[in-house]
Amino acid sequence: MPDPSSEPLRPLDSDEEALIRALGRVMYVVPRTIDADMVSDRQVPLTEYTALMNLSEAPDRRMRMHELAAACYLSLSGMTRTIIRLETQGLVKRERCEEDARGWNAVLTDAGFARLEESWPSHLAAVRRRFLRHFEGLDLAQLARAFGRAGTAD
Amino acid sequence: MPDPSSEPLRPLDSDEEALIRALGRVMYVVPRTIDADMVSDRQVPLTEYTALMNLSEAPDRRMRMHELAAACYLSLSGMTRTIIRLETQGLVKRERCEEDARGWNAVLTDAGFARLEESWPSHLAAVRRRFLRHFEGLDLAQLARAFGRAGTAD
DNA sequence: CGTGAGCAATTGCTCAATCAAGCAACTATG
DNA sequence: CATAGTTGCTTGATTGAGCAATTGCTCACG
Repeated sequence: MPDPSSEPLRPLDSDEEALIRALGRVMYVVPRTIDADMVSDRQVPLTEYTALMNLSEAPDRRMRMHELAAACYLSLSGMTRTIIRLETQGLVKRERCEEDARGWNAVLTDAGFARLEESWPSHLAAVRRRFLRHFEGLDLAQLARAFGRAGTAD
Repeated sequence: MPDPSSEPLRPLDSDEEALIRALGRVMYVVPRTIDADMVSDRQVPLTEYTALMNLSEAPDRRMRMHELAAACYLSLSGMTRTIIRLETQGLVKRERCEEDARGWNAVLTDAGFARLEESWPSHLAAVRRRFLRHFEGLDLAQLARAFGRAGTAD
């Protein structure tokens, strides 16, 4: 490696600085306020909501544990516990996978689907109010692409 | 309230949808990759780094516990534990506050300052590589303003 | 057919973060 | 100047997350 990291030691200019500080804020504040809005509204914490939502969009409303974990940005073990929480509320059930008996499918129940339908307006409102509202007039597609690349090293 | 929430039930359009999904990704991936880069490099986790950094910028390199907690987006009790971790490494010490004996100041030690100087290049490189790099060509100041508003209800 | 390598999911443990309760010190009021 | 209430910080209990070890199953190869 003749040039290990281009010129990473150039200090941040003031815009970069401001963006980084604001990023810290966003990552702290946004999920908490959305979660708080939802919990106060309809009693589904964000992690569990995300799992229900992903299941509802999957064919046959079912997903393998590792798929669902990846979709929710959660470790497999974290997903096991989340599904257990949802299962005790009757919102999800687990079924052995037909074509590979090592695997399990998390399956959204009718009660789970109903709960999701109850809570999505609250989620949508929170997302608009706490986040999207503040990005009006910006190029959202461009921003989404940048967000999609962030965290990678390239 | 004649109009409780404008029109929050309009579903997300595809750009908004993409942005929200990408946001979830960013909030998961960015802090983890930055933290991992730093830890593998120089052994200062991001939470502790943030505390050291805020202290180093404060007058006299000292801050009251609640100030520091707010600056790091951490609860007061979370900050107490973080400072304890830093204190056992000799990077910070606690001193009673002169003008109010209930209060304590977290004070950056010379060792703490030295550790920060060792680790900031690694932090800077991680921030550029994992985040800023992907936002080249965008209006960073505008974005920082939007980030600054996000999470508020207005 | 076994048997061993390898994968899917769960379980045990640890850790960092929160909330709630507690203690100590300050302030305001009669 | 006593005492009621508030504030600043710490401590105890709980929670949710990850990693490492484990269990149960598949499948390739002899």
